[in-house]
Amino acid sequence: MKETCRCLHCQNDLCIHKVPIFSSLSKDDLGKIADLILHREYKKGEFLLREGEKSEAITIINGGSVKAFKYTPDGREQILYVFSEGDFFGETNLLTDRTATFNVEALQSVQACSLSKTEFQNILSHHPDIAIKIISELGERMARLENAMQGMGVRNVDNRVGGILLEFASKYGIQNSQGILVQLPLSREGIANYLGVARETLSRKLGQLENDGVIRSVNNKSILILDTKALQEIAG
Amino acid sequence: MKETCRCLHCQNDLCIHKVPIFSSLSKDDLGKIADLILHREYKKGEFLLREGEKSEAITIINGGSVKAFKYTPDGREQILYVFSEGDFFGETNLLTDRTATFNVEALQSVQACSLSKTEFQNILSHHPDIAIKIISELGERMARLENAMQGMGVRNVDNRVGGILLEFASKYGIQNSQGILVQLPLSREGIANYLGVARETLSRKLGQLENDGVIRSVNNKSILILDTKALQEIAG
DNA sequence: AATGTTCTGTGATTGTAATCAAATGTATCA
DNA sequence: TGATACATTTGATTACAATCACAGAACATT
Repeated sequence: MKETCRCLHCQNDLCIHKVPIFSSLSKDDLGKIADLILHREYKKGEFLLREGEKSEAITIINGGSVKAFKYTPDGREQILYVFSEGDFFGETNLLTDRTATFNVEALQSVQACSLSKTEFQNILSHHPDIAIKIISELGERMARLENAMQGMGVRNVDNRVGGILLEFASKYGIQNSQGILVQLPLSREGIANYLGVARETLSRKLGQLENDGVIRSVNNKSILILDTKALQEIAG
Repeated sequence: MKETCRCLHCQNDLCIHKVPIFSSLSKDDLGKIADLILHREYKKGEFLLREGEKSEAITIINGGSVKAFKYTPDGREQILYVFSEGDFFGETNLLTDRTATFNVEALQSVQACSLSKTEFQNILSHHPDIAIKIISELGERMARLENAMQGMGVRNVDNRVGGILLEFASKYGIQNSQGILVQLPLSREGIANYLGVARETLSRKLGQLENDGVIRSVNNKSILILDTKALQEIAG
C-alpha cells in the first residue's frame, strides 16, 4: 500500500498538503493518510459525481478544475460552485446517508484524490480539530453561496456580470502592466449558467463593458480587466 | 447561576432539548449546558444580528421565527433563510473570526437562547460528536441553499412561486379535508424578497393560481393548497 | 367605531432580457 | 491544410416582469 501515493502527481507534492482541512496534522499523520488516498484522473467532460448518487468518498481536487451544478426544471444547468486545486466536495454525504445534491463535471483534465467514507470517519474521530476545520470551510462556502444568492436576487444583470468578473479576478487573476488578466474557468455559456442568464445576454453585456473600456476580451478563455474601479462601481 | 434556566420558557422544556445538535448529550450534560445559556425575548422587527457585526454567540430559536437576509446593492432585502424553533445561527462566526454574513430579524415575538463563543468551543472540545452533528446540519442547510440557488436560476417565475409554496407547505402545512392549509411565515413582500421578484408580480401569480383553482387565499397569513399535484407540475 | 397605517391587489406602461435566427470566429481532427 | 463541429457575437423581435400609480383590505390604536 505504500505505493499508492508514489504516483507522478504526488511524489514530490502530496495532494493532502494542499488541503487546508488537513493542515493541522503532523507529517507522520499526513503520511498515514496519504497511503489511504485513491488517485484518479478525469478527462474534460467526465463526471466525478452525479446528483442523486450516493458518494462514498470525500474528493479533493489536486489539479484542474470542476463545476458543480444542478439541472433546472427547464433543463438548463445552474452552476453552484467552481472547485479548483485544494477544494473538496462530498463531505456532507459522508456523515449522513444523504445522496449527492449536485453534479460535478471536469472542466479540464482533473487530478483528484479521494478518501473513503469509513477512512474519513476514522480520521475524524481521532482528530477533532479536523472537524472544526471542516465546519470552518463549510462556513466559508456557505458565505460564498449566500453571496451568490444575493447576487441572483439582484435584478440588474450588469451588477451580476460585474460581480462575477471581480470574483474570478480575485480567484484566477494575475496583475500585469495593463490590468488584471483573468483566466476564465468557464466558457461564456458556463458563466451565463452560473449567473442564471442567457448566453447571448452575457455576450452583449461583456461587449458593452469592452466598449466602455472597462475590460478587454483577450480570447475566449481570458479577459483583461482594465478598470477595476469602474467594475466595482458596476457590481455595486 | 443555577437560576439561568428557571425562566418561564424553559422551566419544563429546556430549549436545548429542541436542538438536534445537542441530542447526543446525556441529561446531565444537558443540564450543565442549560446553566450556561442566556435567554432573551425579541419583539417583532427587532434585529437579533446585523451583517458585519461580530457575533460572539451561537443563537438557538426557541419560539417564533426569524428571517435571515442580506441587502442587495439596490437596497432590497434578499432573504436567505427563515429560521424557526430548533434552528440555530451564528455557528460559523464562532470558530473563525468572520463577522456575520447576514442580518437576522424577528418576524414575531421570538424566544432565543444563546451560548457564548468560549462556552461553545469548550463544549465542542469535550463532545466531538456535536461537531459532527453541526457538519451534518450545515450540510442540510447548504443543500437547501443550493436548491434555492437553483430556483433563483430558473427564469420562469411560475416555477419559483410553485416551488416556494411547496416548500412552505412541507414546513408549515397542515392537511385538512379541503387540502393543505399553509401558515405563511412571511408577508407577500417577504415571500417576494425570498424569491427575488417584485411584490406585485407575486400577487399576480398567486391570483392566477387561485383562478386556476390550484390554491385559495384564506387570508394574508395563510393559503390553502387545493391541488398539490398541479402545483408540483408547475414547480417542475 | 373611527382614524391612521401598513399591506395587498389591479391596471397601464415601460424596460430589459429571452428567444429566434443567422453570421462570424475558433477549436479539432483527419 | 482543409473540413467539420463547436462557441461566440450580433441583429430583430417578442415576452415577461418591473415599475408607477392608485384603490381597496386588513390591522392596530385611540
